[in-house]
Amino acid sequence: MIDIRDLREHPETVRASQRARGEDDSLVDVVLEADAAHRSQLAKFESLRGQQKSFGKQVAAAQGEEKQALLAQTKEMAAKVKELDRSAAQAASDRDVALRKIGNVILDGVPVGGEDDYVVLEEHGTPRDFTAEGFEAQDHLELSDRLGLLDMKRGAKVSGSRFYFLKGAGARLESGLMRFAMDAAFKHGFEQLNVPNLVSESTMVGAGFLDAHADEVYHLAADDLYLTGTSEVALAGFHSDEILDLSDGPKRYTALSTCYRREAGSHGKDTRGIIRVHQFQKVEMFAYTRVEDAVAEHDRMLSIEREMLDAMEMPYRVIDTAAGDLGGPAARKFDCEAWVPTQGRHRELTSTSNCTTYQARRLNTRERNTEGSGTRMVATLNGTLATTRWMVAILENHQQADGTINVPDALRPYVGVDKLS
RNA sequence: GGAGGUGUCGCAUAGUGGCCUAGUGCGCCCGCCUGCUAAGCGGGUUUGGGGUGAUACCCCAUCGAGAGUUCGAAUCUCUCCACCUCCGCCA
Repeated sequence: MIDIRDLREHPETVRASQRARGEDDSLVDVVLEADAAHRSQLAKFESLRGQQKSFGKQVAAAQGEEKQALLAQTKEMAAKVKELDRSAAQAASDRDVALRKIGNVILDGVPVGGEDDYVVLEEHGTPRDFTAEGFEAQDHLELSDRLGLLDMKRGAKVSGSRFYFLKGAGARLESGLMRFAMDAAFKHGFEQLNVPNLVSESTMVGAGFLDAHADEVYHLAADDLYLTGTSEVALAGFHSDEILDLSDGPKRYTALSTCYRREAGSHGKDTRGIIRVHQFQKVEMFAYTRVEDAVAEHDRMLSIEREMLDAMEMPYRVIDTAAGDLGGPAARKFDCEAWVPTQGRHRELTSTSNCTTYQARRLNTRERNTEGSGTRMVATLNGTLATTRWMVAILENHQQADGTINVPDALRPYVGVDKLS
């Protein structure tokens, strides 16, 4: 959630951010009203509570009849204190409910608008001209079928639609890609964490995945645990309720995890192959930084993602996501999208978000103030290094006329072969 | 799944209804003393919120979390969570 003090001091900034996202800017006034109500309730409670405490001391010191008289008075006061406490707590919760509905304040430069209003920042490489090469490009599923890399039928038999088996070289390609990504993260100073894939409700809420993404999340009712759709959840929860020491620079973590997503809202969309599935592998970067270092860290993550995509030797572009397409916690988001020949368009392979202090505030992750006393919120950032979906782009972009696949140089040591055939 | 135990400031510990405004030791910070270091001496040291724009000052909350009993709860009751010990189960 955003900082109530920022909202009090700069309500117009928050309103403008809400409008850029295409969301309700009147929420700001709802919060301001609820905040004023809470503060006045709190003041009433605190002053009466103060009186009650000093009365309590007199009661303790008094004897006999005097004590009985005081007791009669304080009894009434106790009921009133309890009532004021309750209404102050209610006012605080009303305020927080409204406050949580407001998305992070977008950063300067974020394009205004919705899903299609992104700005293309860079384009790399040129799509192959398969007609000129003398053959028609096959899609990743056809290629996989021919080479025995993927088994959708048996996936459906065992688990249902959008589940699959990767087989042989296909399985090796996936795990090789993941190990390549883990090594890249390690080289860039990210500490590897092997994380829980099941988390408690409080962690899921804290990471911000039970608001907008609630329908996407698998819930295990018998144990009241949630399957994570990304290791970001566990990585964000890792330092919850902690005061970090960032004097030596950002804390950087990476994790490989299996990701589980219900894909509830996407029936009929991307049903072919492994573009959109219920379960996949992902290597994620996550960083905790000082607020003033967040933009630089975001650029750093993006550059690591570009290095990864460059190593895959495929055409891709980088986009600056428009405000309306940002998740609630993100203040800015860059996606790298690879060219998918048979679809004639770019598909998202990585996504990196700067959440500034929004996620940290929910998770209560702070640092000591660099000057003076007290604490302040840290910034959190996340970014993708590789996912199973990358295989779609790798297979299609590196296919040969004979139906074989050239493995990108960088992956060869990890996959163990130069060519899938 | 069953039985028992534990949870107090960064760490260790004291605290069984009002003298707790949570004490003490260690650590840490500031200062004094000292030719240097160590030792010694004095002071400070949870976090969040409100008054309030303010380092100062005042107030409220905070003893794993929540609810309750009471005029009054670290202390009593209930629920939950985490950890420890033992038993059972474990594709």
